[in-house]
Amino acid sequence: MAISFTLHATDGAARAGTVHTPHGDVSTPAFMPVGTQGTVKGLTPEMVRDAGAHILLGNTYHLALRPGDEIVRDLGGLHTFMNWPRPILTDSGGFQVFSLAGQVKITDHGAKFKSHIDGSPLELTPERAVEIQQNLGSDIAMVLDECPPADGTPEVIRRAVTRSIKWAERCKRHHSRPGQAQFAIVQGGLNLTLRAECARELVAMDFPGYALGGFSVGEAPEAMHAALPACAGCLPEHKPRYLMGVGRPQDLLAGVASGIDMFDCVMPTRNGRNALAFTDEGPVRLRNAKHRRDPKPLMSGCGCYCCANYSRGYLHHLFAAEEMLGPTLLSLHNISFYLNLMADARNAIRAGRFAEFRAGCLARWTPAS
RNA sequence: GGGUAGGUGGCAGAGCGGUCAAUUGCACCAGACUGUAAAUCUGGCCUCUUCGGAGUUCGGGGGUUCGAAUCCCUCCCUACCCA
Repeated sequence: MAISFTLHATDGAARAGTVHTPHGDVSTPAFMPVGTQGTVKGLTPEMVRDAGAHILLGNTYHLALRPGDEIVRDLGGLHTFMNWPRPILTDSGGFQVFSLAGQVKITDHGAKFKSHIDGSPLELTPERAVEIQQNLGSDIAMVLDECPPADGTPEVIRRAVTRSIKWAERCKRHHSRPGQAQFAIVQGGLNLTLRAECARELVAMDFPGYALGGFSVGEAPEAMHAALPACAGCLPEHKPRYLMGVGRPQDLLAGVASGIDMFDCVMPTRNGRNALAFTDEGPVRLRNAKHRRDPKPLMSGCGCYCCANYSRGYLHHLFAAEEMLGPTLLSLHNISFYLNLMADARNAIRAGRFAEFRAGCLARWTPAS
């Protein structure tokens, strides 16, 4: 078994556990910073590690295009290549079917991409997606799926489910790398019947972990929150459950409350680069003029390097001057915030007071004014 | 003293009789960002507005014209050149 999952405690539907991988353990609920192109943008691996990350994401589509999965393999695999000795999960490129929809032709055979870099063709079949991820050498590989937009017609959602199931089967059959686990991805949009059906088929194939895909693709956050408990409930209790691409801090807590174990999202790093910080008082936009003369740290009580050493006024200045340290410091703070949130959630679950913890967070984050 | 070129919204800089409340960039203000084509993008930026418009603007003053940032006169100011 490439990975295993230990469940330590439950609190309602919420779970605290550990995912064991060849590159180390991951405490869950876990947030996984996104390092699409072999780097968490703006941060060194040491900074990401010190912020408390146990596991990172990499991306099949992006790394296959550049530098190429064989180059990564020949340079020692993704862990060595990017100097991250801890666990790595690679996404399959399924999300790019959604985000780069304009340059993708999708058939039952696979997804034909027109490279966003130079226009050259890249065909991602389930088999190719597996090969790429085996070359990258991630601890957890995702099956190739079709991720339809939230406003997709019932036919489109249905087709994505059917296709994702077939592709999962092909991925499983093609997978051969020892030490690498493969997670399946449940689609179905907001249709709970489809979700259940998709989950049932995939669970029958006995993957070591399961993901919920196709969320946060344009639907109202509340609609996702409402669908999560039932969707998570369709997944095996003794295997990790991963909600892909989610989300805001409140979305993570909704996921945890629903029984999700793993999350990833570009939000802390992208928003950090764009001057938005997540704090105990809710989001703070450091570009706003009101911070110009503020000597206070971004978030009092936060132990991250940014909050320990710099004022809001300084951060405001960095963004006004377009200095690269600004995006770096806010990215660092934001992933620290996310990772601390997950650590606090784990403690709350073990203490049997997760609902209380969640309610307290939501109350704090909502602007008082 | 003579000559030349100019004075346009916070700045730079278009416009050179009507389609100009005035292109564009910067600055400024606010917003967005959810398995990263994003250190990106969007909106606002004279005043008031029932968001349909209304009222005052292009150095000052005066004029020509149905109509002027755009033409004429005059004054003030700036830069450069010559004395």
